[in-house]
Amino acid sequence: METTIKDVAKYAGVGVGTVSRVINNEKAVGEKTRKKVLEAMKALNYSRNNMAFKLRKNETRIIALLVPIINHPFFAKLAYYVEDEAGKFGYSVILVSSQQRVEKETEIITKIMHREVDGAVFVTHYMHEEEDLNKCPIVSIDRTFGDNIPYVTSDNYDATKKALKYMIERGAKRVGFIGSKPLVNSEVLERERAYLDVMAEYNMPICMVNEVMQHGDEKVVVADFLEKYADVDGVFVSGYTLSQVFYEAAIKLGRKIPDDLQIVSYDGIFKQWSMSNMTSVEQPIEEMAREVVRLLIKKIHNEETSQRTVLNTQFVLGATTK
Amino acid sequence: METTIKDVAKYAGVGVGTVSRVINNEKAVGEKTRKKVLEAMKALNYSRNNMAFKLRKNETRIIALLVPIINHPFFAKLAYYVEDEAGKFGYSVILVSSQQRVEKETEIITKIMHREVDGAVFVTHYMHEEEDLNKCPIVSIDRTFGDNIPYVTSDNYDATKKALKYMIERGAKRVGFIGSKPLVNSEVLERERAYLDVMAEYNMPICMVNEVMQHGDEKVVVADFLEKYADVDGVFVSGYTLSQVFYEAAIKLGRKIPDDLQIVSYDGIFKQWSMSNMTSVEQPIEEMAREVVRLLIKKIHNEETSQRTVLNTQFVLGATTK
DNA sequence: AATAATATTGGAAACTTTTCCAAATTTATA
DNA sequence: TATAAATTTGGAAAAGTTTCCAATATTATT
Repeated sequence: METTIKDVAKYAGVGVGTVSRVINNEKAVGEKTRKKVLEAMKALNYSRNNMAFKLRKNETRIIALLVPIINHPFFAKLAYYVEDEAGKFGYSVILVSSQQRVEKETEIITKIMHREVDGAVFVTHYMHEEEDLNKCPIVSIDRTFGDNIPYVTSDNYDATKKALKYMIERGAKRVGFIGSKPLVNSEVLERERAYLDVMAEYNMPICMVNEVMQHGDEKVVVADFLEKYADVDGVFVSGYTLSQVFYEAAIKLGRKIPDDLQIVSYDGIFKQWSMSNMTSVEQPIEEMAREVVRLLIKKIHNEETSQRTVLNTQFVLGATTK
Repeated sequence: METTIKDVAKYAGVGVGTVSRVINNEKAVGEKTRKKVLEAMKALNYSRNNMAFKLRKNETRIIALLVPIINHPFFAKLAYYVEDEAGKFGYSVILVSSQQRVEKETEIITKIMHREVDGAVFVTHYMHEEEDLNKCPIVSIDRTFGDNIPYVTSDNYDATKKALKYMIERGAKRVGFIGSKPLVNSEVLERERAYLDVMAEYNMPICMVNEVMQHGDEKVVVADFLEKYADVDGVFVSGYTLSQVFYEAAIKLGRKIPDDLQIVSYDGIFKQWSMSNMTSVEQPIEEMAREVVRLLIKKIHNEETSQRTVLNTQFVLGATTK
């Protein structure tokens, strides 16, 4: 049906090996033959069947990207740069939104085992058994696995500490923490640890809501927090969605920001997408994305990689702190 | 290296054909043999090499999704549902952000020709030559091609008309239009047409900025508009980013919204991304995504499809109109 | 001009699967 | 029990590449 390398070979009057060499332009082919072959290719409108190519080479040059949900500023931005960086190395990216369903993770592992993709980036996930994971080229963001899965993260602990102290130095007397607890071992937990440490250091009471939650629960959680700790005058909010919901709710309750209540969020700012002007810890999403792709490609080629990469955040001042 | 169907056959003491039949569980295989084979598969930890499978079947079960940029509420939401719907049919989705580079489009066409993907969804694009397009299973959103590319769109003309009249009925005397002109034949142009028609109908002056622009130009374009047409008391803003930027700029200029200036946007509302509460025409993104995937899969299987599918928008009242 | 060294070429084998045909086995029928 | 019919099975062929080895052609060296 479609023209194959054989057709080209016949048309050009050469062997298939020669045609292959021309396609992959290897040097060892005479000038006149090369020309003949190129002409034949053009004449027959040949294009290589990459399924056969991949089978022969045993590589797909595709990686999978697993995010909880693509329709979210953080993950969309991450996906953008993952795709861009992967492209630089000749890899395509298959997108998978896990929607908190663990099957999606096993699905990807199966895809790797079945040679449908060469490897995967797991941004967050819920799987507990890890036997299969170790056999596959997988890298991660924020999640801390066993020893075999390299990951990239940001300086959660330091950044949170700095954020909290910033509010305290500007007069906050009762400082709260609101977040969504990860289901698995994640560097995001460092934010909670930092909070507890700072409260201890300043001898302040713990005002924290940090439970495992579903996407969509934000309003309830925030209302809960604001009722329970109505008297806080400084809050650290972990994550974009929570920060947006929290801000809105606080305003609605008549809290004056920042005079009456200061807010610092982690990931609270995405200039391009919202008009919010929140003081925020900003993660180096682009660098995290590019680095995680580079790690994965190294892993695919069985090269050595560092196990943990920590990148610096930026503390961005906005209108929600004094 | 890896265990193949041959190894399994040898281990189970049967022929490769039989193993294949078991894997794809066809009925014509005896109960005892089936059991033997399944045991062998488990014992050898066999998993099928899907590259070989795809080569043999001549289908990849992958589709490409080309968006201008994934890091944008509209396209991210679309991608989310495209992935979900494709998954229902057993297809994976390769994500490509074109970033307004025409090469990305030809790249995808090449991928189709090279049998790396079975087809593609083009959300918007810039390509002018269409010869190759017609040979490939491609569907589109909003873009109107020749006769061979089915597409899905929303009722741009009606929705815009309705939005404009809504403001006029509530007292707007001087109504403007601000948008980003598509580079190619797109249903988005219907918004401009609706504006011109309504202005003619009400005998109002044209206050319009609607030029081809780059991502990032929004601030300049908005400033331009607000200077040129400082006296408008109603504006239709086309697209999410523009609407956010416009709102912010108008507030900064001290315009009172909606008393002094009403705003209706097309696509101005994405709850998950921003807290803005704008009166807006909301596109049925989920349905558009699902429909476009269904169209593509039909095209891949050479089934008949309708050329143009128009879905209804919703007019959502917010705080930016009286 | 003869030989050695190098460059180019052809084509079989391999990659792993599905599919098809013929052969072998089982079951049903008389 | 013999035959017909139906079911199950084995294995070669095909899908379209790349790669390797041996063979041929070219160029350099004496």
